[in-house]
Amino acid sequence: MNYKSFNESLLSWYYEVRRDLPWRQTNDPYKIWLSEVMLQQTQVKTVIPYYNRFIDKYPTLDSIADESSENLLKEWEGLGYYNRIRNFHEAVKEVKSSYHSKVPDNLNEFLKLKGVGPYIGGAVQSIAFNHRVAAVDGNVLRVMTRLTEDDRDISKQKTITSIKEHIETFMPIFAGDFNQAMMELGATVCTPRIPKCVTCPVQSYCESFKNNTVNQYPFKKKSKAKKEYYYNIYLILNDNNEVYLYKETDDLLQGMYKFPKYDIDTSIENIEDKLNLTLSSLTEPIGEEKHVFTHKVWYMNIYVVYTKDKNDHFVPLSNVRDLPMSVAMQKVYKYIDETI
DNA sequence: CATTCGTGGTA
DNA sequence: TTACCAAGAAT
Repeated sequence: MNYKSFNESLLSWYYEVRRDLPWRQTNDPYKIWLSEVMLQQTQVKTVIPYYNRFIDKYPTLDSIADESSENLLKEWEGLGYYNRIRNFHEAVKEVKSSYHSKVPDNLNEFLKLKGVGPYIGGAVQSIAFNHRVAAVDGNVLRVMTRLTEDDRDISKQKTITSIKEHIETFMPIFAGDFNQAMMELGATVCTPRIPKCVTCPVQSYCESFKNNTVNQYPFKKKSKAKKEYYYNIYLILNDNNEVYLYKETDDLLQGMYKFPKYDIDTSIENIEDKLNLTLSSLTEPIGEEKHVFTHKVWYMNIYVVYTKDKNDHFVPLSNVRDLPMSVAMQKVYKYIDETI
């Protein structure tokens, strides 16, 4: 393959059609980095409002480094993969204290930071500093495996590393534009289903198009079935118009607030002991909710119970919205708005 | 290396 | 409804 003319075809297409995304309006490495953290496993359309809110509220690296982790988690609420913001917060604090608030423009230094892996490393170093490093995401894997009829399993790290090294043998000096062009091609033309090969700017270089095997790529081994979990969720109200909440520290959704959540075979007496509360007798659940995660499913029965007790776990109903809560718990909380 | 981490959208 | 996917990283 003539990579020189491939690069020219790809880049001239990109300069003509590229979308005007918010993070393309800046050269600030901090902002580009933040956008890449938000974009992992998350669609552009979902990220845009979060990115704009963050930049509005935290315009500089120092401003986000100085914010509390709980406020950041609240801003991240609904975006998912909450460890991303925890790691990013740690990383920017490290940049502030050890790098004079300047994002390292050295790949190996940058990769030492929390939450910075091969993709974000390549993306930020190429886009912000124009270093010649590949940024290999799901789009790029799809484009490359189709271009070269690569049968390897793209869920394996070895395959990703190999493709990254291959790209770095031919990518041009316009590294940031090249990486974004590859991703843009995957996102808008070389799409997972019904790719637009007819209008593809690099169709003439594509082995799978030539052999009519595009739909065989990329190959990925099938994911395991999701495990199912059955819980009772308790909305515990006292006579101060307060509801019981706790901050998760061990399980899924760390740092987020949850209503008491127990396996369905846990007795109400057992729960009273664990929470040190005296609860009203249990009636029928007021609702059921299903929440699907990447790798598990929660089935939740929602109960309302009352108590005369008060302690630090009780939050006024008017303040619950100020705390970070996952979408699963928001589904539960809506029963308070609707039925109480 | 395989598994674990959210959420919303689509066919 | 079910399965897969989206600018992946930590463990």
